[in-house]
Amino acid sequence: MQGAVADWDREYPDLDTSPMDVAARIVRAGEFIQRRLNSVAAAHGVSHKGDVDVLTALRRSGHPYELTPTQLAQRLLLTSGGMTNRLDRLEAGELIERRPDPSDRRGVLVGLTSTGAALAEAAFRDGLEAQAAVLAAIDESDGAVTARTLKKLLVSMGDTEVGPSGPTPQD
Amino acid sequence: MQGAVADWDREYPDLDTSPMDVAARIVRAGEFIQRRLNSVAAAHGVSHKGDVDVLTALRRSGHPYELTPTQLAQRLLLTSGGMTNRLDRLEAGELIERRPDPSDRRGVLVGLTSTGAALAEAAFRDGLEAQAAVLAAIDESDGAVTARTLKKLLVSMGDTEVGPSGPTPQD
DNA sequence: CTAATATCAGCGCTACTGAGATCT
DNA sequence: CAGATCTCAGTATCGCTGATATTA
Repeated sequence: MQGAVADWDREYPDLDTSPMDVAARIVRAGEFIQRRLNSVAAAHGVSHKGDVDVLTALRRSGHPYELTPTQLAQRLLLTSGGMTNRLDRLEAGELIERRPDPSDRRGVLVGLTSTGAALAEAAFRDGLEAQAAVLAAIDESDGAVTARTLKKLLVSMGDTEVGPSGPTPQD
Repeated sequence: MQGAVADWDREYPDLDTSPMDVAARIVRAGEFIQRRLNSVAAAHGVSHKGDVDVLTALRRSGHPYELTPTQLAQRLLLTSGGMTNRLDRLEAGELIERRPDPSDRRGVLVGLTSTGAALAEAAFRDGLEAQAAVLAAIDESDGAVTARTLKKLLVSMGDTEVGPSGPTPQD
């Protein structure tokens, strides 16, 4: 099959391309997992993957499943304008509601509708299942080493985990 | 810091969230590496990361560094229309040239200009360096296990490597 | 004539920017 | 009055779709 690495080794025999072996696979595997999770979102009738992120962020924030648009925007690393767009779509689909914030009349609270809560839970469960299925291909001890290694990598790269309940690639 | 996993464990104590430990880290690490490589592209004055992919694809195809738009589109998983857009940008920046294909008057050959070739090489070297720097945080045996594990993962997910000199996340 | 090549115009998608209304 | 919250209109980015001209 002769991938790109082989090309580079031929073109630049003096360079050590071994870092690409690991880095490229991490990137690639990440993309695969993302794609799988996007399919899960689509399977639940939500076209935009990012919209599911809003629902699950609300669901995992715990009862009463309400956050302000600002809180959501911070957690999902989105501008407030972008969040408005997502909320508009979700509200049109009756998956969330915008309720007046009783303690601050400037703001609103975004809450899950019962439909939205159900979708958030189902999407989360399916996502978990999809991830488990993906990882089924590797045995536990390899997985443990990989998890530990990636954690080290993330720390060294300055992964801040972005505050409490920070943004996740999903779920 | 208390990430999303902690939230989920609180909300659904009965579910096993351990797959997320690995999957989320793979995704996250992949994004970090991508971002790093995007910076490399930007550092070379090319705004669009995808444009660098075109240049490096040409460079690693070997002398005389020419491919048809169709070949490029196939390797980079882009439609022909999308490739036209990229080539327009690159041609405007004088990084590539469109030359008539001597063997087929319907087609053209996309070739690197000397500027483009230099940029491709420099970007590749810098990208390699960036990847090596990222991976410096982990020791060799862990890296080997991780590479092997991810390879298994990719195979099980049906990673086709997409033909000879297939598309890579970069480089 | 059918198929392949490349391009172009028009569209869609999603987020961003900056301005504005409301309220603390 | 300064600052915070949210929304809205306009813009940008980038690729896709479908049609077209040319040539195999």
